[in-house]
Amino acid sequence: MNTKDLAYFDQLIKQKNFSKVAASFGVTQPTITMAVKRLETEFNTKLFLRDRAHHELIVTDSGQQLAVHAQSILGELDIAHQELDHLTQQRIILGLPPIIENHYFPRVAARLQELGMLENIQTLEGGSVWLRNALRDGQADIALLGSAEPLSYQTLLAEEFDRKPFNIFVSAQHPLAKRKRIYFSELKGEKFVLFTSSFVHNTAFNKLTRRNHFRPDVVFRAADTHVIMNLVAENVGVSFLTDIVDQHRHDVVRLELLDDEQPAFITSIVTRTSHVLTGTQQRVLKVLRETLEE
Amino acid sequence: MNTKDLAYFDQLIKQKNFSKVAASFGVTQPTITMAVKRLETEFNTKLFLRDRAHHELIVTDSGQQLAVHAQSILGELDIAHQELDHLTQQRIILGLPPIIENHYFPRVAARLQELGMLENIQTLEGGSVWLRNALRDGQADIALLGSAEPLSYQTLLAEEFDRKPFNIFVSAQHPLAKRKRIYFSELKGEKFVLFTSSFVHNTAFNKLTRRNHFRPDVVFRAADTHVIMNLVAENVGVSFLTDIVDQHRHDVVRLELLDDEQPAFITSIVTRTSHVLTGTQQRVLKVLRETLEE
DNA sequence: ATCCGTTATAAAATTAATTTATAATAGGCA
DNA sequence: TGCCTATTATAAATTAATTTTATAACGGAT
Repeated sequence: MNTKDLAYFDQLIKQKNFSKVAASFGVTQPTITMAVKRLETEFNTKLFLRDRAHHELIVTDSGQQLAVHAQSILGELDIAHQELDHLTQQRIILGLPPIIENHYFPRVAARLQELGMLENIQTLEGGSVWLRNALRDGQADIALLGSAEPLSYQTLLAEEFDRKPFNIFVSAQHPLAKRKRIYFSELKGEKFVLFTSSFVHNTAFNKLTRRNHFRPDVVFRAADTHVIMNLVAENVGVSFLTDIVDQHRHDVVRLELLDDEQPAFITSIVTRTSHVLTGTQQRVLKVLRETLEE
Repeated sequence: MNTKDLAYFDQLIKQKNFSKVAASFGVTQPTITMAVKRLETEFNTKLFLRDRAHHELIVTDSGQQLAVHAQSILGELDIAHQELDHLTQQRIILGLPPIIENHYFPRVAARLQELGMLENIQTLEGGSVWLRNALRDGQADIALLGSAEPLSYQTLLAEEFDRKPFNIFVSAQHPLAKRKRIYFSELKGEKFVLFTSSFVHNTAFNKLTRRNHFRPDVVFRAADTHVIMNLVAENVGVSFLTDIVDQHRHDVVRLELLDDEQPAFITSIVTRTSHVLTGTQQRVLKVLRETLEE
């Protein structure tokens, strides 16, 4: 069976129009008719009901079912292409969310350079959620991901390498600045300056506000830690971050949280379960583990 | 790309010999050479190193990686064939382990018959572990599985419908027969008659012996409940079963366990996540749920 | 009644896969 | 060394599969 037929079929399920599918693949319309016929013969079933009366194309139960498998097969094929591309180019695509890239990656990069392996690494940046999908879909080979819960996905293998509590950052002039530790509930009524993008921080933060029954007054969201820190220093609001960011400022004070069962910023090395590690990749992983898990 | 090429490739990975693979598919040897060439072109990589010197075929890293995907694609295709077969024959293959079939299925069957849906059901019998794989591989569509822990698998969807504690069955003449409840540790030194096949019972039993630090003296194992019960009645040994079996005997006494955190015989309705439920299948599932979860 | 947008069909053309026949390579062994 | 064997590769011929071209069929809309 030709996978091209599955691709035609997959599009037909989506577009529900033979001629348009043909056009989108740059082939003629009878090609699609024939492809569907071949699949119907191969699987010994009707895949579509051609209801010309109400000019719509009805997908049969079999069609629905095959569509799921077609997608899965085409996806797998796509991953195979990407993986083999990376392999032959001796290139490992390493997914890194910005915060992790800033805090953890410099160490790793230094070590990889010592060993002459840095040239084989190409980083791919994006939020943790986006990278998780990129990894699943074969765009990345390894990723360092942050999460509020231990990662566990069908097709991914996660190995936790660090776990940091979240802290509260306040301006040195802020009344709470004299404290060392506080309960999250004491922040009721505060103004907050938070991350805009990071899924993980928001998940953890929302969990805490919900648990403490208050709606936070978020006055600003920024994608960059320094922007947030500057705003905190100016006492525009307080922030909620891990201490992997920027501890060397005298105008900002870090407060630990005293709450039980605090969420943590968990960092993991993640790979696809279907990915076969080459020698080089195993060596890179070893370096990642040794550098990160100390 | 033709999936036939992947099938040739998959076998070549396993057999490492072009001529033999050709023979096993009933084609000539150059066909395999050409198929590999097509894949190498398609993925722009070398898949094998033909080391004629030590006459062995070396699989490259790319080859290893593609092999994983090839298997996955061929497996998916196989599942698709089976599922569509069942669909067009309006047939639902229901996997049932013997104990569940005996205890739970009669009720279900009666209800399905009332609704005229029994004829669409075909049962597939086997142990829980075997059935789990059969379900994953598309041989069955729905299964009722027993387990000692809640089921959780990558590609399967489990829905618990019952949970029964395990009991101890002793002969009416046995010293413990006067008791109603005992601790598992009191069985140290007893002879046991157990199930031979059932993974679930053994898992639970082993957990308890390990926790209570003794090596059980298993004098006999049988695949059939009645055989076990007869042996227990004759005081050949005591047994470890759920009370879904055979309570109407006067020569055998059932004892409850007093231990904390006892393992349970958990029964679940299990389906493949990739399976699209047709109307009929949804109706059958509804009957299963209604009949079983009461 | 004719036109439009659809999908199907059949023959021809094109492209792809397989076979046949044979070459090439290297080890084993007399 | 030279011949035999077990391999895999190559090239031309054959066969099979896919796609195009051209046209039909269908049913709704104008």
